Amino acid sequence: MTFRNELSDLDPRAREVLREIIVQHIDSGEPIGSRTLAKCGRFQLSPASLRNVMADLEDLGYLQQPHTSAGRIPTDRGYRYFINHLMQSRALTMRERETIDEEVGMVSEIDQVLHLAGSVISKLSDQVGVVFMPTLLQFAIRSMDFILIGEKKIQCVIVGVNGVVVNRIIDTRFVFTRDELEKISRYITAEFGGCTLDVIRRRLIRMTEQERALHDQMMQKTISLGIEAVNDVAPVDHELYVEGAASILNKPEFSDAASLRRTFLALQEKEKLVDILETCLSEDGLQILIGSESDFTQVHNFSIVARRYGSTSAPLGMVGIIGPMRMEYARMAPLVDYLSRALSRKIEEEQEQGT
Amino acid sequence: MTFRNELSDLDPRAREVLREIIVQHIDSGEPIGSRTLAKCGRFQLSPASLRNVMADLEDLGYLQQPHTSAGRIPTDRGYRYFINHLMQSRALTMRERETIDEEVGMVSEIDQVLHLAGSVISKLSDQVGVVFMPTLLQFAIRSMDFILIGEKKIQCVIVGVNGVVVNRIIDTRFVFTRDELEKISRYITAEFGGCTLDVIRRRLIRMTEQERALHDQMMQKTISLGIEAVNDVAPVDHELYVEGAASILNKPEFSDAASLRRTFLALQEKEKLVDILETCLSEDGLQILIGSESDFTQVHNFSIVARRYGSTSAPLGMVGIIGPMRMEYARMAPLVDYLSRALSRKIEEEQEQGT
DNA sequence: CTTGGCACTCTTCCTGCGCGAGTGCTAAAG
DNA sequence: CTTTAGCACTCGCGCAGGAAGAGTGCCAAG
Repeated sequence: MTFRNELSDLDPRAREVLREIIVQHIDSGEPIGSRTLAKCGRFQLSPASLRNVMADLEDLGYLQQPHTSAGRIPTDRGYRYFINHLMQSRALTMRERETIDEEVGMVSEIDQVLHLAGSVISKLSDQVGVVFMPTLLQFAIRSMDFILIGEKKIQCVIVGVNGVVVNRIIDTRFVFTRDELEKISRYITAEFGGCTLDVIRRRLIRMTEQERALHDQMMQKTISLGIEAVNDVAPVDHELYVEGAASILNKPEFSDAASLRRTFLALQEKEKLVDILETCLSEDGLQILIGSESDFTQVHNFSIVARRYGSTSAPLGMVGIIGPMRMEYARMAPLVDYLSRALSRKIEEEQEQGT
Repeated sequence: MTFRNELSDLDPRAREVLREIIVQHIDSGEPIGSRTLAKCGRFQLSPASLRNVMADLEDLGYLQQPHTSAGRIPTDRGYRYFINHLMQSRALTMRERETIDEEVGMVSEIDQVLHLAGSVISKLSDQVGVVFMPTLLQFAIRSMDFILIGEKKIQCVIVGVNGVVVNRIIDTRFVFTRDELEKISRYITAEFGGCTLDVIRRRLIRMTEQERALHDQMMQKTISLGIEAVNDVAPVDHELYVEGAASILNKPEFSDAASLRRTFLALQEKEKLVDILETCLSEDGLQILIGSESDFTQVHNFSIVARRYGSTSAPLGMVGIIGPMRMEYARMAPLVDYLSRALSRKIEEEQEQGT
């Protein structure tokens, strides 16, 4: 089936009809019939005329009928047209902005920031919140501190140039004293501040091959600890936070037990989701994936609204929501947009603050 | 309705019948009828005789009928009798032990340990895992370190005498240098090692009233930072981890959408759960709460199997599972038991290691 | 191009009915 | 006194059938 160019093939009236159907369907979840549409008062047309328009829209692939005697619901393509050409984003309320700002500003540890970001977007959107952070290997550090936890247990606190904090506890080969750790912290921070973890690892490994390292015992311990720290961070090549999965409980499209189950299980299979978000990472700006537009969304009639966050120079990850195709895109879009900007802003602020 | 003493009122045959009904019902989830029971071969009795026994057990409150023409299912009281007198705990498999030991041994940061504990018990039991940690105010510390994160942002790393690590990032009033923070860390660790956070706070506050503190600028900053750190930990007066809520998806008792929804919502309301676990905290040994035996479980026909963890001298919290009343207690009990012991063991090990 | 009318389709909801499972009771047998 | 077979009874479940309602497509007239 081929369709003609989207923009040329819809006269203004058809566009309005499409918009109204989608808006109403998003609101009610029910298929929209010609009578309902006529009654809304926005068209000076009889149901019969609207039926003609609707039939055209169906032929063009923007609408579909669940069954013969039902009204119409939008197709993926219908939603896509709506988002590209018909939707008017609703401005955020003051309260929404404040909530986002508060939650994002509350903590600095990266795990917690992302966790909170996911849960706040979930709460505000009443959808499933999702936050993705790819590998930390490209993570440029500002400082690296080592703290004595136990005899052979050291906590490594890495602060990124973007102010983000990563904590990892490592089991070490050697025993370290508090003094040694302070020295090592200073040395590594001074020597490697500004480098990415990947670079640090490579440089540390190269250092082990140099002669000096073999003789200076302190140097040896430093390098050993540094490598252990970096290696311990790197294996986690990405993190995915899925928050507020319970929000799908309210959605009528998942009202039966079977689809509830399928949906929950789908959200647990994180690999597919990671794939999608990873590919999105290369693009700037708000991204919306509808139903068949991605592997993950097509199976379950999901949509994803997501946006990259992080400084423009160094994008950090993706943040967004997952919900049924029938979601309030006009509200979701600015929400996700604002959260991603809030995250980015926070990161840049902390960056400035540190320098 | 009054019941006679539990032990005296059941002859051996009735006990066997009760056991068999509960075992079969736990296995199948269906009400058990006299025919089914007769066919299992463990009784040399006709269905009619079994019916008599079952009628007696129903009169005594151990069984009930969902409706007239159905078989019998156990009541709360029936499960209670089963657990107290009839159940034979199944030993853990090697694999189960290994899994628990691995997961528990993997990390040291308390948030992560508890998180992993909850998720491992959820996975092994196929129920909802729950881990509770009450206020940290009674948390005796081994060391407290401060690390520079940003200009007015300090990460505080507190290590408990039990080896547990707590990280908190605090926004400070003053600007600190790396040198200062090292000194402060040493001072506070030396001065307050072994004290609980509560004691530390009180002593710090008392110090602010002393003259010396007012004049010595370094001292002033130290106290200020210490108080901020302690206050920042204390507000979190408890943590509750609920892991693997998706496990209820498989349970036939929650197969319809409505009860699925109710159950998920119940699990999100954490206050009630906290109440229960808090009261359990005073008791040693494995605890099993069935249906009507607690506020939380009675509404949804849940059961809770939980046990205290932490060193015997200083109990730390509760760990356990939540599931439908119809659960394999014989397997759940040793699982929870082992996990709680593993957690406690780990905590004691780290305690030794540090001293 | 719009509109009213009409026949048609399809889902949904309700109802009634038969089936099967399981019970309790009774009377006879051990 | 206990056990057992027989029997009538109850109740939930699934299924077929029918009525109601919603919505469509098409056609002919305005």
